[in-house]
Amino acid sequence: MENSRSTPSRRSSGRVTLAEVAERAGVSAITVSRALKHPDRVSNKLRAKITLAVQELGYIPNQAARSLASAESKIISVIFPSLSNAVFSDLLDGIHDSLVPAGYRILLANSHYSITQEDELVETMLEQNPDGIIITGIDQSPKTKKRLQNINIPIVQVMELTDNPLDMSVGISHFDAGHAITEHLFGKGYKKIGFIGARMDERAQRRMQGYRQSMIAHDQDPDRYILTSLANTSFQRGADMMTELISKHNEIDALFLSNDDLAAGAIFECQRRGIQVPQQLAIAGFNDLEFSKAINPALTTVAIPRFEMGKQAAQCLLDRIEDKPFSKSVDVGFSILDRESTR
Amino acid sequence: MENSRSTPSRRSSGRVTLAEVAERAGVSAITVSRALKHPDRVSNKLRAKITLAVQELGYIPNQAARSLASAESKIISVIFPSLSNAVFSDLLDGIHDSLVPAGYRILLANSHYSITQEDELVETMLEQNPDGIIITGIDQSPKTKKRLQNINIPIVQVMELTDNPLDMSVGISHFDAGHAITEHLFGKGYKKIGFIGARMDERAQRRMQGYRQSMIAHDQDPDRYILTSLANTSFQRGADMMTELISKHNEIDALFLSNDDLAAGAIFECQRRGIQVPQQLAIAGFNDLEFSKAINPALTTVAIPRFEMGKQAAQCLLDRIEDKPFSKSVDVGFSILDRESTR
DNA sequence: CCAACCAATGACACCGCTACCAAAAATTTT
DNA sequence: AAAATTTTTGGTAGCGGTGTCATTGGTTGG
Repeated sequence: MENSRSTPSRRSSGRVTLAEVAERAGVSAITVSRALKHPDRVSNKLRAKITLAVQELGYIPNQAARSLASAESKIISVIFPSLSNAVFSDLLDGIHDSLVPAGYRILLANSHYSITQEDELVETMLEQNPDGIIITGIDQSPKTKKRLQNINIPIVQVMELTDNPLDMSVGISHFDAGHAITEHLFGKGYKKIGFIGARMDERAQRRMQGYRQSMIAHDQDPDRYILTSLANTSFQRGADMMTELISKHNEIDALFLSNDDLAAGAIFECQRRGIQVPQQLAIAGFNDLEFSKAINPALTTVAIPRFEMGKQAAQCLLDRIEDKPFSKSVDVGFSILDRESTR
Repeated sequence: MENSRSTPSRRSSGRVTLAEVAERAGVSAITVSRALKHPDRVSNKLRAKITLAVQELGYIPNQAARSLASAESKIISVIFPSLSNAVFSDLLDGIHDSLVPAGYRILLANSHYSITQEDELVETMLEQNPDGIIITGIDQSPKTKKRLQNINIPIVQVMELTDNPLDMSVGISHFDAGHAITEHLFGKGYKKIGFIGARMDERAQRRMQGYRQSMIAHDQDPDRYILTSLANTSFQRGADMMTELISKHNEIDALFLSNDDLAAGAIFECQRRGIQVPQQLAIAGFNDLEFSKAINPALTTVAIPRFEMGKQAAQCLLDRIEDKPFSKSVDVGFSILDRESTR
C-alpha cells in the first residue's frame, strides 16, 4: 500500500518518516514520537489515529536519528575470541536471551584470539555508540583498557573474574577450576597426572597454573607431565597430543586436558587403540560440552554455567544502564562432574 | 589527556565531536570529515594536522550521525534460528570474516526457530537501517517477506536455494541432499532404510522428502520407517529415537538421521548396547560436524561447506551494495563423505 | 466565578555528521 | 600575463528524531 515512494536521493533513506506519519494522523511529529515511546502520555483518541497511520504507511523508526537525538543506541557490543567454539555460542545465547527482550540489539565481533584485532574491533564498535560492552577475559591491551574506561559506559568482562575489573566482571576463576579438577584426580588415587593444553589462551594458562599448584602440593614435579601447544584445539589434536605424552611418560595414570574437545579426542583415540579408560588411563576435560556425557566412557569434566553466565553478564549491563544496584564481580562458579572416564 | 570533558547532558553524548577536532586542527569540520573518509582529497599538510588532533583528542566518529547524514549504516543484520547449533556458528564465522574486513558490522539475532520471533526481529533490525540482511531459509512469513521486499536493501536467504528468492539465495538443496544420501545407502546394498528426524525445521523436512522420494524410487514404503519429533535434537534424543525405531522395526539395516547430533547419539548408543555399526546397522548423518569423523566408527554424513557458505552470502551482499554484478542464487553444493559407519 | 493546577499537545532547537554547492588557491594552458 | 582548469577548502542545509519548554484546554477547589 505504501510502495511508490519518491526515488530516494543519496541523502535520504527514502523511508517513511515521523513527519509523514504525523501529517497522515493530523498531529504534530513530537506527538507521534511520544505515542511510540510513552504511549500513556498521549490520549486514546490520538494514539489510535497514530497507530493506524503507522500501520498504513508501514513506518519504521530510524534508530540512527533516535541515537543522535537522545544519546541512546540500544546496542550492546559483544567481543568474543571465537565464534565457532561452543563455549561462546552458549554464552552468546544467554546474552541474547537477556538483552533482546529488554529492547537491546547485539553487535557481535570475533577477535580470533588476537589482541591486535581486539583493539581494532573495540575502536570500530565504539563508533556505534553502544550502550554497553561485553568483552571476553581480563587481558585487554593497555590502550584498549584506557579507551574503554574513558568512554564511560557499562562494561562486562566475561568468562573470568578479577578484583580489578574495567567495570564489572562475570565468570569463574580458571585457576581454581584447574586446581580443583587436579585435586579431584589426586583424591581418587591417581598419582601421575598429566596436563595437555592447546591454544593456551589466558584462561587455559590459568587452568594450567591451577594444575601446577596442585601438583606441587602433592610433591610432584609440576612441569614434567605437561604438554602444550599454541595450535588450535580439536579432536585430532587431543588424540595426537595424548599419544605423544603417554609414549614419552607411560607411567601417567591420569590426564587433565584443557578442554573437552581435546579430552574427547583422547578418549576416541583410546577406543581405537584399545586403551582402557579409566582402568589404564583416566581422562578429565573442561567445559562439559554436550557430547561429553554422551561419549563412551562419559567424560569427567568441569562444568561451567555458560548460558547462565551470558544471562548474568547481560543482566549486569542492564542493571547498570538502569542505575539499579549491581555487583562489580559475579562468580558463577563451576562444578566437577565425575563420570566414567575417571572411575 | 582527553579526560576532563564537560558533564554530558542527557542530550549530548559528551564525546569529542568533529567540530572540536576541526577547531583543534584549525580547519573546518567538513575538512576533517573528508580527511577521515577520503584522505586523498585533503592536502598532506592538513591531513597530518587533523590526524594529530584526532589522536590527541581521542576522537571517535559517531556512526549514528554518519548514518543519518549519508543513509549508510555499515551494519548488516543476521537472523539465525539458533546460536548454539554448530552449523550456524560456522556460518556466522564465515559471514564475519567477509564483512568485518570490508568495514561492516554484524547485528545478530536469534529467532529460536519461531516465525513470530523472526517477524519481530526483522522489525527491530530494520530500525537500525542495515545496509543488508542475511536471514536463514526461505520460509519467512508473508508479512515479513513483504516488509523485506519493500525495504529495498540487499537480502541474502542463506542455507537453502530457491528459484524465487526475496533477493538472493545462497545454500544447497536439502531435498537433493536427503535424496542423495539415501540413494548412496541403497547403492551400498542396504534395503531397509530408516529415517529419524527431530526439530523438523523446514530444511529437515525437505531432507526427509528427499529420503521419501528415494524410497519410492526403490519400491519401498516411504513412510514406514520414518520416526520424527518436534523436540530439539541432541545426542540423547538420537539414542532414544534409534532405540524406539529399531525396536519397532528390527529389519532396518540402515538409518539416515536428519543431523549429525542425532546420528552420533545413535552411534554412542550402539556402542553401549553392543550393536555393531555398520555390520548390524549402518548409520548416516547430515552436516559433517567436527566430531563426526572423530567418533568410532567415523560417521558417514553429508558435508556442507558452512564457512564457505557464510563467506559467499556476505560476499553477495557486498557485491550488491557496491553495484557489482551478482548472482541471484548460489549453490554451494554438498558432498557425501562415506566413512566407517556405512562400510 | 476565578485562581491554581494538571494533562495533553505543540514549537523549536539541536544531536553530529556529510551531500551539495560555492569560493579560494594552485596549477596548467594559451 | 591572462585565461582556463584543477585541486583544495569552506558554508550551509538537512538527515529524522527527541529534549526542553511553552501553550492550550479542562478540572478542581476556595
